[in-house]
Amino acid sequence: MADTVIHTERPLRADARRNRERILESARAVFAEYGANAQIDDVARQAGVGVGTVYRHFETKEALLVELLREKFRLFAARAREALEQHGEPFAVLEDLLRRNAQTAASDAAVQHALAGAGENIWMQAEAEQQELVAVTGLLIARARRAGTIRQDVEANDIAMLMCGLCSTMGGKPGFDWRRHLDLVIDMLRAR
Amino acid sequence: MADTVIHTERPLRADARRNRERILESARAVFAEYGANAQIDDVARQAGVGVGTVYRHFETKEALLVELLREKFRLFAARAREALEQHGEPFAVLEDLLRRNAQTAASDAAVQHALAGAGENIWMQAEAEQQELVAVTGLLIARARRAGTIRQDVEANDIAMLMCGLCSTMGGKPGFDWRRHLDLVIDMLRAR
DNA sequence: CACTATAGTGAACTATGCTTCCGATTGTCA
DNA sequence: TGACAATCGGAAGCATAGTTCACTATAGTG
Repeated sequence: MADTVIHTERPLRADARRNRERILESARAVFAEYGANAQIDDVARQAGVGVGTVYRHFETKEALLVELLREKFRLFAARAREALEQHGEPFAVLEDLLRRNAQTAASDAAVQHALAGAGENIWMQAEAEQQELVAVTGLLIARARRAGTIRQDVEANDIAMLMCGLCSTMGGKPGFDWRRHLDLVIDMLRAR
Repeated sequence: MADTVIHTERPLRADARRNRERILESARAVFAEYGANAQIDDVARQAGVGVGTVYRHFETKEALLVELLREKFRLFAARAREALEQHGEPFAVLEDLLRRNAQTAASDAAVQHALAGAGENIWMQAEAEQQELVAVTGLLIARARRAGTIRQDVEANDIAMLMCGLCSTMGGKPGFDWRRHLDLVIDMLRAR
C-alpha cells in the first residue's frame, strides 16, 4: 500500500538505474554480513554513492530491508517451483529444497534476523511473497503426502515455522549446530 | 565472571534492597510486555524510582536484561529438576515440561527475543544458567530414551534449539500458531 | 538527635544512526 | 551544443534512548 507507486512511472535515467542496482547489490552484501544493524552509510559507501542517493531509491532503511527480504522469498518460491518440476521421490525433493534454503539463510544474517522473529515489521511487509512461498510449498507437501513419505499432519506453515526456528539457531550460540539440527528436523518430518 | 563481585559485599540498606526488588519486578513486567526495546525510563517510572536508581543497581540496561534471562533459565532448570522427581512416563513428563516452558516464554517478549536469536550478547552472558538447564534436560532425555519413548537420536541441545525455534514463531506472524506447532514438534520427538 | 555513608533523583549529556536538504552534477532531448 | 529536469553527494539536522553527575534525601549508628 505505502509502496504501491501509482504516478505513471517514467523510465529511470541511466545513471539512476545503474545506481539502484549497485545499491541493492551492496545492501545484499552488507546486510548479509552484518545483519539488519548494518548502517545505511555502509551500504552507500560500499556502493560508491552518497547516502542521499540511497534515500532517493528507498524511502527508508526499512524499505530497503523489505525489498531484500522479498527478493529472498521470491528466490525460495522460485526454487520451490523448480522442485515441483522434478520427478524424484517427493520427500527427497522437498528435503533438498529445505537444505538449499537453509544454506542460503545461513549466509545471510539479515534473513536470519527477519525469519527468527525480530523484524516483525519487515516480515509483515513481505507477506505477499511469503504467502506465495507457502502456497507452493503446500503443493510439494501434498505430493509427498500422496506418496506417503511425509508425516500426514505436516502443513506448509509448519515447514515455514521450522525454517524460521532453524534460522534462530544460526547466530552462533555455543553448542548449537544448525546443520545437525536440520538433519534431525528433516528426519522428524518423514512418515513413520 | 564479570559479575562475581569480589569486594566484601556489605548488606544493602533497607531502602536499597526494597528498590532493587521493585526494579526487577517492574523490569520483568515491562520487558515481558514490550520486549527488550522497552526503555529504562519506563522500568524506572513503573518502579516508582528515578533512572539513576536503576543504574545504581544495574550497570547497564543489558545487565538488567541478562539478569532477567538468567532468572528464566533458573526457573526452567528448577522445573526440569522437579520433573526429574516425578515418576510418570518419562516422555509425558518431558512433554509437560516443554509445554509449561513454552507457555512461560509466550508471555515474555524479552525471553522470546533472547531465545529467538537476536540478543546474542545477552544469551552469552547467561551461558552458565543455560548450560545447567541443558544438563538437567539431558537427564530427562536419558530417562525417556531408556524407556524407549523418545527418538533415540535426540539430544538436550536439540530440545533447546527446538524451543528457541518455537520462540521465534511467537511474535504473532500471521498464520503462525505456536501451540499447534508445539503439538507437532512434541509428536515428532516421540519414538517411532 | 546528630552525623555520615549510602542511596535516590532526574535534568542534562552523549552517542548512535536514520533522514533531510540544497548546491553541484549529469543524462537527455531539441 | 544549450537548457533543464533528474540525480547525486554528504554535511548537517534530528530523534531516540542509554548513561552520567551534582545535588538532595535518608537509613543506620553511637
